[in-house]
Amino acid sequence: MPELPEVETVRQGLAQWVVGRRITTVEVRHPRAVRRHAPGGAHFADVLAGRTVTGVRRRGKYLWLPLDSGDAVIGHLGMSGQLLLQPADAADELHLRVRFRFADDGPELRFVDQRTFGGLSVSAGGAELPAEIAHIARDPMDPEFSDDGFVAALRRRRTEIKRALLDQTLISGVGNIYADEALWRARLHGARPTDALTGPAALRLLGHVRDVLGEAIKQGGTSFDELYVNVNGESGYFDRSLNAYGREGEPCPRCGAPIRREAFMNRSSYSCPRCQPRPRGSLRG
DNA sequence: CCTCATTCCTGCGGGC
DNA sequence: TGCCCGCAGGAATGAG
Repeated sequence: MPELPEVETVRQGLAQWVVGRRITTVEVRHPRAVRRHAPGGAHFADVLAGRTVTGVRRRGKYLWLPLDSGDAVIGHLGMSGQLLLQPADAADELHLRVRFRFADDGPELRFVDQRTFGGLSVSAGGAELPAEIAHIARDPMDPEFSDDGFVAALRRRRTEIKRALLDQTLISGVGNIYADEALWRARLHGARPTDALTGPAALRLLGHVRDVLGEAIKQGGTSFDELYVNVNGESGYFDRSLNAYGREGEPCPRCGAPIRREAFMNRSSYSCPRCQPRPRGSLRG
């Protein structure tokens, strides 16, 4: 599933292949892909025709493409979204949702999304920072991210650590996979209450979050080729580096205890029962 | 304001 | 064989 490292890999690919190109036509193949664009799919296509892409930016799991008009195309990959560059004569993907053609007749940009949790929209005047995503916190790879501010906000929360890590208004870019990996590195169970974390412990956790995201970005950066913007979180270039996520029953790389899986928010959490003991008094999932 | 459950969606794999 | 169900899960939304 695309989290920050996967989205950053896509951002880098788009920066290489679409910046400076002028859009000629946009084809919306599925209305759900532009459901966040309130004026509708026809307006989405109209307002983009003739515009030139001037950059590719990212905050957390959101991407946006500033345009020469001062507007921006906002993109979110959801669970299964891909942004692909394909030759114009390449066959349509089964789940092709939106197609961008360019004036240079070079490769098309295609938004492909099986489960349609992702989507695109145009933010009026949003080139610098789209208002639609202003509520998303800076991500920990952002030079302006405040470590102390994060720690203070985290400790003010009355919730559990993993819930807080997944809250994109507190820290962005972290999803289920990297939350579990950071918690494993920090030897913390995700059900630990945030307000019981000491400042130093919270800072250490943040360091692990940043480390795991950074390592994954490095691996993602090595894996995509030419005209294909790699967004396939499932193919798993980082899979071999995961210590806990998806490894139920396998030995913890640190202590050998079998990794456990617990129900969490209609999904799963993976952790080491020995390195990451459940906090006292927490209910079993 | 804060926290949390619900909902959207489709392909895959396990069970019967 | 074929059907059903659970699972994968980011984030907007509304309830409390």
